[in-house]
Amino acid sequence: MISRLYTEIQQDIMEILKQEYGVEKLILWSKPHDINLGDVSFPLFSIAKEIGKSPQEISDIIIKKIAESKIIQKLYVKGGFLNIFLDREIFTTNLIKFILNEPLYGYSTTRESERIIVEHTSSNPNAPLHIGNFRNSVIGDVLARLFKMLGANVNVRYYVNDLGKQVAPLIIGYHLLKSNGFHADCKIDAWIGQIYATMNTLLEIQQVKNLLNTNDIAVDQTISIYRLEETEVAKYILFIKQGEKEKEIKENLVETLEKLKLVQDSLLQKIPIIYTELHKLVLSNIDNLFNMTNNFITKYLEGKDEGIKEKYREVVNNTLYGHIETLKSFNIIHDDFDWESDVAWSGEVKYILEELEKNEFLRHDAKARLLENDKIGSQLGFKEKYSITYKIPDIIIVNSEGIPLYPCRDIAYHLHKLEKFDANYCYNVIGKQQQLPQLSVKLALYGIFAQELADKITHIDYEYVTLVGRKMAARELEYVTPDELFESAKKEVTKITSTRNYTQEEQKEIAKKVAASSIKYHILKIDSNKAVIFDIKKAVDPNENTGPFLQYSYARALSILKKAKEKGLKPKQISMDLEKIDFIPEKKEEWELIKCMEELPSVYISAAESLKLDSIANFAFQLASAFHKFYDKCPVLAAETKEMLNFRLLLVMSVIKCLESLFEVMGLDILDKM
RNA sequence: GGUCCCGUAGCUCAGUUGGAUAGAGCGUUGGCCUCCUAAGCCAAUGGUCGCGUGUUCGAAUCACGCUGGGACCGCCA
Repeated sequence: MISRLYTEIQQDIMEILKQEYGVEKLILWSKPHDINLGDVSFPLFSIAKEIGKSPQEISDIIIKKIAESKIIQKLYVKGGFLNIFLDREIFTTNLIKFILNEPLYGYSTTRESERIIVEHTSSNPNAPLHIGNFRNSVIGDVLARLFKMLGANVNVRYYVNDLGKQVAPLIIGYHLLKSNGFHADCKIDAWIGQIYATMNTLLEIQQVKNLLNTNDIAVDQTISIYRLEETEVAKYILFIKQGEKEKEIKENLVETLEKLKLVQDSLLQKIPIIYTELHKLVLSNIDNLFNMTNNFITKYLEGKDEGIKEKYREVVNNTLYGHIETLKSFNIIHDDFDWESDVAWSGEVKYILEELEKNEFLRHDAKARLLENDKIGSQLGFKEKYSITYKIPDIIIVNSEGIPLYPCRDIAYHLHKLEKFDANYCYNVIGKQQQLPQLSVKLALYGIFAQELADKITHIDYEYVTLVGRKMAARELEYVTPDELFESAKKEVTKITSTRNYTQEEQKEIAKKVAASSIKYHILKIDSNKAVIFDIKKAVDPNENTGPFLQYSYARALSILKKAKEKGLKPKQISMDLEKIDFIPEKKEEWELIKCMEELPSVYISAAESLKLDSIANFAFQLASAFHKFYDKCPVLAAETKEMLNFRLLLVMSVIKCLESLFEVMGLDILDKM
């Protein structure tokens, strides 16, 4: 059971309208802009038009019929709105009784029978998590927590993309360093990120030099093929410009050269030791990095070379340990990890391709295969079902060498994932750039198997996080990690706590919890399809941040209860059959707080329906804000009467339960004091 | 060229299944600790809701067009 008093009134009204006029229409409740107008209101314009009667006439009927309800104290019509004043004492009694008797307020069985997979983070295993893909983790985590709050059986999975082409140079570089006695001198995934950026740059330099050669530009043999010197770059650019190639080719070459030179120089500055050492090691141990990389990719994809498998797994596992550690400090935990390579080796990919071929959904182009998205969509009613009116582009799933690509494995993975957990629903938190591949997965499953299978899948997309105007780029070591932010946030928090009477240990505890919640909340509160331009100063600024605002409201509430206990004050237990508490909340701050708390369960339900998680954060802010106002204007321990004291204590206890529930859903830490 | 997303106060953002005078926080200015934690509260300041047309009793919200930004559109994931 959940408490949704407004919704009950709404349904009563709709029922009356149905009985009186035979009209079934959704009448949404809203809050009047001015609290003096009422507590809830229902606009009657549209229904009036439909029935052909005035709002006044309609409301007269409603008023007559609904009058017996105990919760409503008064209702009247103004300007086409049916405004309702609630009976504060009864409303409050019901609400407090309900909140205090629930083990977890807001928990419901709305989605009880459902088994739900949430896949999130699934970051490429060649770098630490940065603030960009951390948005993914936050969204996924809160989504999973929300479904749990609504009673679902949730399974959180991480898809390990170890088959990415970019992983291979990392594997080579890592083992080169390791076998020459180098060890991580920082968090393991951060170190791996540095190796990856270096190796990728060396590889790209080699490739661009090869490209110069094929374009009849003599590459300086006296300089390392993995290095770009100032003078040689200038020379190449001059040659390119004088050459007879097409303009576009020329421009691309010049651009690539200039960009790579910049990346190389910036890496040399950021990580001079790793970069120079790796360069030396590659030069002396590998005769062709490009060939070696391709060899690694092919061998690993085949999955038969145990040596290479071991090498890959060791490195990728290390990156994952790093990711897990980062996530853990933000209370984010996965249940299962699925390796892309396992999917590739399983034979499911082959099966998928055969089925698609059989159903004639593949277009051939030499050895390459394209999934005919639009054909599936039109023929099987998919487009109609999901109201897609445009032509869906085809997507390449097997390349011209006959090698299945990522989307192909993703189709197989989904089949595997859904079966393994026997899921009713599967939510994939993946950046919006993957809209087409994600749609293709759905279409492919729709085309091959039962359509219900495809209907289970939902792509939760989100906009990217950019850093001072550019994207986070692992290849250039151009990112801010949550780990770094966490450290700076902790420092900022300590500035405040150090002025107070806390022990070292308490300060540390507070810093950790406040920092984590600041960062998580800062990301969560923004609508996921809005791009975030990350400003490190703002994320860490305790004044700008509203995560601690919530924690502080909790600490304040708890402090009142503690003080009450010290004074031997205890609120009367309220029993379930209690009709009325002996107090009518008259202060604006009390009443607003009460009404706000009532909305909490509805907030969860509609957040899960609309998949707008920021609405939870914004609600939490409203609630905390209402409590701070109450705190300021309504003394609890120094209340004027015994009844008032009792009532306000009950209110504080209720707020605590609301906040605990919200912290649980958002995965934020609770602090007793701060 | 096509598809999708975004454009609201100086800054960061809510509000969008059409509803009453468009809201917060930060910033700026001023006020509130003899009183439960001032990481708080109160007040003032600040907006052609990107632009235009249309639908409607009523548009930030819906439709169409335009504009600025981003993502995707055949061998990366």
